[in-house]
Amino acid sequence: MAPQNKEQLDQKKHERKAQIMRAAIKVFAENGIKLTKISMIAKEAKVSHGLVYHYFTSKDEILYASLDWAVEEHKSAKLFQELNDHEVSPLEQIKQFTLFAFTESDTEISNGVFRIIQNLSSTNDLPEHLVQFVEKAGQFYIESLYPLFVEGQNSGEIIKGDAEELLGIYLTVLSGIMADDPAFWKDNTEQKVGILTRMISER
Amino acid sequence: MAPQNKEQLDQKKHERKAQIMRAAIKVFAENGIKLTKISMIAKEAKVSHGLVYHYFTSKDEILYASLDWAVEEHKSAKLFQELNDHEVSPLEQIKQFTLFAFTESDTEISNGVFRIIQNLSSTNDLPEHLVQFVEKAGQFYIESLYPLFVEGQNSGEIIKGDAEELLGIYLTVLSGIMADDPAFWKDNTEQKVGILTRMISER
Amino acid sequence: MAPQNKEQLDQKKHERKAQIMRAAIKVFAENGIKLTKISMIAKEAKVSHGLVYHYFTSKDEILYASLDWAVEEHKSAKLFQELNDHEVSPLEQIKQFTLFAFTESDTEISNGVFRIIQNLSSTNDLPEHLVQFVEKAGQFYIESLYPLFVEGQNSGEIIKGDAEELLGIYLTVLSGIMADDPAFWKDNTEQKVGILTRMISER
Amino acid sequence: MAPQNKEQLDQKKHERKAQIMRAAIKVFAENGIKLTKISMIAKEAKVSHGLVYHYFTSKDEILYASLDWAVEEHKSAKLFQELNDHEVSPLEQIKQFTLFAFTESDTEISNGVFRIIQNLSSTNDLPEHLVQFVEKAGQFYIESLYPLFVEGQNSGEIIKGDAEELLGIYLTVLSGIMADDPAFWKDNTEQKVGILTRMISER
DNA sequence: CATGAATGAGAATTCATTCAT
DNA sequence: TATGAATGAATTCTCATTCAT
Repeated sequence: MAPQNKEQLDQKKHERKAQIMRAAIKVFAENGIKLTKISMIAKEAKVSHGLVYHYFTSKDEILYASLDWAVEEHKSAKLFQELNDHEVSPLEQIKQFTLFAFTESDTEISNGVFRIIQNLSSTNDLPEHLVQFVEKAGQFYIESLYPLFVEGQNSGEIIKGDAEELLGIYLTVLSGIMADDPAFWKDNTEQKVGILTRMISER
Repeated sequence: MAPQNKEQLDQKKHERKAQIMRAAIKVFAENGIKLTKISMIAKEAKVSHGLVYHYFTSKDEILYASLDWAVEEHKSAKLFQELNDHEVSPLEQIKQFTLFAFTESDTEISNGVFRIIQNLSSTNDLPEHLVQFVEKAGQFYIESLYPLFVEGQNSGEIIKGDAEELLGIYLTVLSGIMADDPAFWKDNTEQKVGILTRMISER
Repeated sequence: MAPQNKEQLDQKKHERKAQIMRAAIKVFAENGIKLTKISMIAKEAKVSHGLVYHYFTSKDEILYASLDWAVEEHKSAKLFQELNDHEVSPLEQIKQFTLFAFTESDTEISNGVFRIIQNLSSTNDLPEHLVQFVEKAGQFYIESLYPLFVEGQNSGEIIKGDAEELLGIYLTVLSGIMADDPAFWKDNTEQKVGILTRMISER
Repeated sequence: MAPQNKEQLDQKKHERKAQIMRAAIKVFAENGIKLTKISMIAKEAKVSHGLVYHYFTSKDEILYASLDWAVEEHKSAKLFQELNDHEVSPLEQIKQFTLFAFTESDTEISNGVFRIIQNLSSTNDLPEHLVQFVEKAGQFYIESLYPLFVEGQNSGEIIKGDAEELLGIYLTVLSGIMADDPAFWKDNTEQKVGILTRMISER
């Protein structure tokens, strides 16, 4: 009865959803959550707004599902495999993280997630399930970098102080830049990362 | 019938407008331009929304006029008088500017202007007259700080490099933080400013 | 400042709301709740749909407020003063109630309330506050008629049996007719009421 | 390629359509025409909504065809064979009709038709072809009962008066109950039928 | 000047209908 | 046949803007 085998259909369906979620992440990140219109997501994904509702039940669900997907999708990205390269100093690894996170090819996504999380964090009356999620997702970045900060402090590379607070400041700066001026990273990326890391580097 | 002379009336009218513009700056800065509703401005100014339209013809005009007013109003504010205190080093003056600009009491306005400008800059299809304006207003910050950067480089306090670019990075970081997380400045302000200025300070 | 005294304005506002609520009762009654579009209410009230939302916050609130208003408005109507005329037999009073409730001039309202209540009663997942309300409003009819049924049974005019159940059947029939075929009452009303009351009259 | 002969295929096709129409009647009757979604019919029939459109070209056609089918299918049903049992008095036959029509097992269909017809009758701007149809279908009930009313009047069992009008009132009451409160028939059915027929019974 | 009533364009969501597979 | 993907018209609700008082 089914014209194609189930696997193919599921595959297709999954791709379609991914296509929409990818668009959603991009548009949400660019415009903020409230200002993102379903029509913008649909246009970016090159589908009708009706189809968006075929796959998702509401704007909120799109947001939620897209974030979830994006985090899962990129959790295991090579980005963080690199981070465990013990040949490189912690500060250098932080620089690499910064470079990867905001300049790598597929980064529209991970960059977007970062910005959306930031946008959500500043929302007042976030529904409980999203609060949880935002914390979980934000935690991902923190957990990836926190050990590097501590390690760097121990080795004297990074300035003293509450590592968590320092990390917080660093992430706030990064996400702020992304939100305000994503094009910032276009040119002289390495130089800019160098300047940013001066904030936390000893000497 | 006229209970007051013309001057008094003009005075009153001017105050009324200022009252609305002050509210507008605050609300625009807090919520972003698109998310600011006329009703929010009216409420903040404690007037009816109808009255807002008595003084201004559109939301855009409110924005435009309020920015214009705020910039003029604060151009000569003591904030920048301090900046010319030649007893203090350029880097110190930059720290003070940063402190003032984002944390001082009356700063609701100048801070607001900064954030709104930032918000406008990231808007894609800005009408031409606003583009002009944004540039003009943004210029204000640049002109205030640029001499200090150059001076600091000459005295060896600030790292070498294209002063304009350096200033650009610094302002991007500041405005990014304000846009993303205004509460950032609430606690430990001086310490945070200290960390931010490490980006550009020679050691 | 206010061009008219507060009382006049309140009066006007109240009339406007009543105008919309009157229309709402009519349209809800005619089309059922789900099928009633805001635009239908607006059209019936001869106002824009926007204005409807100026006075009410949602379709549900319109329904709720309109029912509340209608019940209050008509509770004390002369309709029920007549009912206590002790010169007339209970069965006769029931006939009069039936006549009044569905055929009298202003009845578009009370008739409407009856039908809407009926419509609501058959809704499955009614929000709690409406359940309460429906019961309260429905109770109104029951309380008005129940004593007459009991009295009629005592005097031998009305057939024996559980008075409450009998009343339930009678009201179900009435509301069913109203829902299905309001025009039913147009002609030969007295004769039709006569036939209906035969259901319960002892002979 | 054809695994079955033409006859078998036709048979299958016919069953499929019947399956959908049966579901349609049920769902239309339960929810009213406008509130019935294609998806509800498809679900009830356990087919995809796409298949519904394979057999029918529009929601209206489903309605029309289903009614047509249901009437034909049940015209000769035993329900009405019983009606011609001359051992039983006309009034008793009317009672039986009422019982059958609303409580018999297979009656989901004939009951449904009755309710849908009723629903259609109360629709304002019914397309012409449906008007015709509704009249034709409604006629079916009238033709079945009218002779019994006349007979009952002749034998003195049923009150005098215009038989057609009397029948109209009786049918209005029945259909009203079904539309408003189908659960009415659940309990004490015979007793309730007894009360309803009191409307028309002499003595 | 001042208020808030009134309007209508635009955004989220639902659902009949069409179409590719 | 059969499925469900895809589309777009229609509906609820929001909010900038205009207007009568």
